Amino acid sequence: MNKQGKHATLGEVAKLAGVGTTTVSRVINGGERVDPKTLARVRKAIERLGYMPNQAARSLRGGPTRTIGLLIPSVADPFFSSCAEAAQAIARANGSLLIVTTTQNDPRREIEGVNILMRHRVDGLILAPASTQNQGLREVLTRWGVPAVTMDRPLEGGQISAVTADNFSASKVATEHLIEHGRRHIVCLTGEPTLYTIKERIRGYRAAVKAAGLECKIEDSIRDYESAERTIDQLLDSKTPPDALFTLKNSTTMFAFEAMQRRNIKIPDGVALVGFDDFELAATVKPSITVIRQPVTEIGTAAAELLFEQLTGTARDAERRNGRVAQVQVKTSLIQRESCGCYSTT
Amino acid sequence: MNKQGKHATLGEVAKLAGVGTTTVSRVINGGERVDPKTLARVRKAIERLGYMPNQAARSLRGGPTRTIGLLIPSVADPFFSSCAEAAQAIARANGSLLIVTTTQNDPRREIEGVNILMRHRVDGLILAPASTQNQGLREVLTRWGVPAVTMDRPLEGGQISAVTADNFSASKVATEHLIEHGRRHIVCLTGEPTLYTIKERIRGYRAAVKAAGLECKIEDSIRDYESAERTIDQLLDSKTPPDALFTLKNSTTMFAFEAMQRRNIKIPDGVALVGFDDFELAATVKPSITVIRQPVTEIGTAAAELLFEQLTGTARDAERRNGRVAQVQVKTSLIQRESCGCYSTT
DNA sequence: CTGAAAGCGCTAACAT
DNA sequence: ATGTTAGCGCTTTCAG
Repeated sequence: MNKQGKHATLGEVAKLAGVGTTTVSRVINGGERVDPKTLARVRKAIERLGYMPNQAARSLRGGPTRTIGLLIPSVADPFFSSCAEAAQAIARANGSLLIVTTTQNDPRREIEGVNILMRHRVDGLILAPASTQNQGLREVLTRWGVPAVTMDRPLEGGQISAVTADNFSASKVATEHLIEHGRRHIVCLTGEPTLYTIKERIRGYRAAVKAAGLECKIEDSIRDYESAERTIDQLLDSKTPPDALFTLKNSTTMFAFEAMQRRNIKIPDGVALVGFDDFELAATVKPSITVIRQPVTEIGTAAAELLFEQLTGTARDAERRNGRVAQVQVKTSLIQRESCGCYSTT
Repeated sequence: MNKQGKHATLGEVAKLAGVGTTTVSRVINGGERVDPKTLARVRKAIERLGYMPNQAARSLRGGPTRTIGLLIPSVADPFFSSCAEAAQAIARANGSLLIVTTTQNDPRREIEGVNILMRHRVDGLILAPASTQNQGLREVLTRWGVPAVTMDRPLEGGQISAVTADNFSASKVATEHLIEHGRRHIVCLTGEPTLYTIKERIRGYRAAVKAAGLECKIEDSIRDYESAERTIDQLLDSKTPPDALFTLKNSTTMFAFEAMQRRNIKIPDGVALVGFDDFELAATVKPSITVIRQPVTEIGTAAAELLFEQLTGTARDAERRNGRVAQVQVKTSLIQRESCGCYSTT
């Protein structure tokens, strides 16, 4: 055991063990082709010195940095933090560390993030682009030629693998479900309508509503509890008040739910509710909320695995895969609870 | 703009600009003492080549790696993910990247985590130790002599700054609040009683209950919804059924809440409820749940700031601070809602 | 089975 | 104001 502070080097270990640096290098890299006796001696020296290889030196030599970058809107968001947890696990299993950077869905910060990560020469990147069209992002990605996978949202044009949920069909199914319950005035409450996922979900809603010959009504004004109350009031005062709400993201679902609670609107008898994205208490609140659940862990896992396939794939593999980028779509499920009317007891 | 793949080097930039490497180095480090003309020329060359300094080379030279390690039980946990978000922001503001590693509260993984982070020569560490007594962790930390700050939970013995919440007094206040509401049989539902935070909270509960001459009852068997139902049933069937529950962590609060809902136990009229840790829907559920709120962001921010103070502090500063490690305690607040009886309308 | 030595990209003396 | 050079810790030919 070393004192404290300074790090022992390969050379010091070699000197202590009375061997050359090459031998020590061999030992820490598996110990092949080393005499058992020397091997033991070197191991002991490593132990005594508390030696730990310097990753910077290794990667300077040309080796991988054994780090991968994760570029997401926010770590505090439950969806992305769960993805991050999963990705972290896969990274660890592959002997790599995860560097996390947040973008706040700001395209400029995205590009800046990639650049910073590239100074550190991360081996690969997992990202959730704010926009599918971020030209600058595409450029910077191809300029560095770094293996990358997107998650939750694709990036158009670049040859980049993506893991997404089946937002469109899930939304369609959810809307159809409300229609089957006899709902005729289904209003769609979106979050930020600039995001790919939201757009897809709107498409799904549209498709279902149109197919049933009903009217589309999309409302994107909900930002918080207050605006939710205003919007709900407004909606209910209109000539054709909604008999169902379809919310496109977690927070919108909660805002709408609370606003309706405060207004003493009966769910589902007065207005039914289905939300995109499951959350902790969706099953606990009264009434429990019907939602579309995304396999969050699977998304993070799949993205990371896809990345490490690229990273460890041989040149041949890479060539074979060339141009045929993976587009994984994970399956969501409709979790039927009370708010859609399935278990109405009135 | 470079083609793709290979990274330009300082030397290449120097050649293209027709200057020496020193000059380029000066330019990328602020451009002091460089003739405006050459400066412009070098800048152009950097631009054309898409040059980005290689961090590995810099740190090999002895500079900082500009990375800090975050070692937490889980990223998926809302408490820690919020801390992580805050820490990430501070790191970025200080020009550093955040490497996130999870421990699952396993002491061995903790030590392993530190070691892995040290191969990468992180400049500092923010951690939430599983146990205050992890001797091995202390050893490894002092062996590497790496600046470190703990968060949420302290680490005894090591000279390590810590940011914690006032778990003890918050718990005491919450319990006293229930007592003021006339509750006499307050049962404390703990999470994992091995954690520092939980222990402190139990202490606070004990202190308040004893001071009022009441009886302590601590129950640590709640793991999920099922066990919550069993425990609640059991408690209510006992000779002296509780008239209040104090839950010591997020998930326990939710489990207990749901179990009571299912049993149709009136909250707060039958049994009052106060929980440690606020969460999204605590204000939305019926009845809304009274909780102790921790300033989560502040914890992450303070920990990261403390770390960067150590990192950037001059030697004198460090000396002056020596032995007088910072022990920041952030203030929680009791958020009074319905479940404690404050707004009872019966 | 083992060692000597070159060189990865960068910065900091030390010249000029 | 600018260039030359040594060397950070490691892996990897290339010889022995």
